Amino acid sequence: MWARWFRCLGDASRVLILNRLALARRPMSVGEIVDAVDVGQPTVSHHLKILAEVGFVLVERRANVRLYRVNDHCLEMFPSAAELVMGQLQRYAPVPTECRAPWQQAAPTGGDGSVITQGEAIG
Amino acid sequence: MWARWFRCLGDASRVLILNRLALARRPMSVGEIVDAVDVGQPTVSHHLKILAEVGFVLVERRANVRLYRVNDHCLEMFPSAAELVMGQLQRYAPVPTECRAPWQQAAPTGGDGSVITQGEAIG
DNA sequence: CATCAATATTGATGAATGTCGATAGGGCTT
DNA sequence: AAGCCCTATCGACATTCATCAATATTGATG
Repeated sequence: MWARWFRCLGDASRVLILNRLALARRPMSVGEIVDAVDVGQPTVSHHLKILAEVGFVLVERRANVRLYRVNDHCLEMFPSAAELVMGQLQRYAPVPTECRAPWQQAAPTGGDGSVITQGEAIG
Repeated sequence: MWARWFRCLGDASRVLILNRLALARRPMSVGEIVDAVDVGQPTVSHHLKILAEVGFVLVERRANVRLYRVNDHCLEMFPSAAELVMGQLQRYAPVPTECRAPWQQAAPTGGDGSVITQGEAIG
C-alpha cells in the first residue's frame, strides 16, 4: 500500500505530468498534457489513470474534455508518509479527508502504531 | 532523478527494510534484517545496495558484519521533495548536506526554479 | 444520422525489476 | 592453513511495466 503510493511517483512521466499540472495551477485537458510531456496520448491517459487511482490528481468530466488537476491536499501527506515509513509517527494521524486512501481509513491493528506489516507495505 | 528517488520507496521489501531499520533505532546487520523481512539474503543485500545508492541508508563495515542504519536526515527531504514536484518551492532550498544527492548540488539551470525538465525527472 | 474531436481501452512488445539458488570474497577462530 | 560465518555478486527466471499503434467510446455539431 505504501509502496504503491510511492511507486506512483517512481516514473519520470508521472512526475513530469504532476509538475506540469501543479505549475499550471488550473485544470488541464489531456491534450494539453500530451503537448507538455513528449509521450503519446494513450500513455498519458494511462498515467493519469494511475495518478487518479492513488489520488494524486482529480478528474472532472466536462463535455468531450476531461479536466485533470492536482489534489493539493496530497502535498500535506508527504511528511506524514515519510515519518510513518521511518517509524517516527503515530499511525493514522489526521490527514485531509480527500487524501485518505482506503487503507488509511482502517482501524489500527494493534502494536505501537508504527510497525508496518508485510501486507501493508505491498502495493 | 526525482523519479529514481521515489521509485526507491516503491517496493514493499524496501519500505519494510527501512521501517525495521528506523524502528530499531540502531544499526542492524544484514542477517538481522533478513530475519525481519521474509525474503532471502541475496535479495536483502540487493535492496540495501539500492537504498544505500540513493542515500536512504548508511553502511559501516565492522569485521565480518556490515551495519546498516537509516540516514535520518532524509526524513527532512520529503516535504521539499513533495513541494518541488508540485512546483510550489524554490529549487535547491537548503537541505542537510548528508542528504544531498548529486543532482541537488548542481547550479540552477534557469527558469523560475520549479520547472522539472525531462532529463531531471528520469531516473 | 453522419462526422468529427477528445479521450479511454486493447493488444503487443521490449525493457526493467524482484526474487532465488549457487557461488565468490573477507574476516574470524581453531 | 582449514573451516566457518557473514555478506556480496552472478545467472536465470518470472513478472511487472512503460510505451506505442490501432481501435473503441463518448459527446458535440453539421
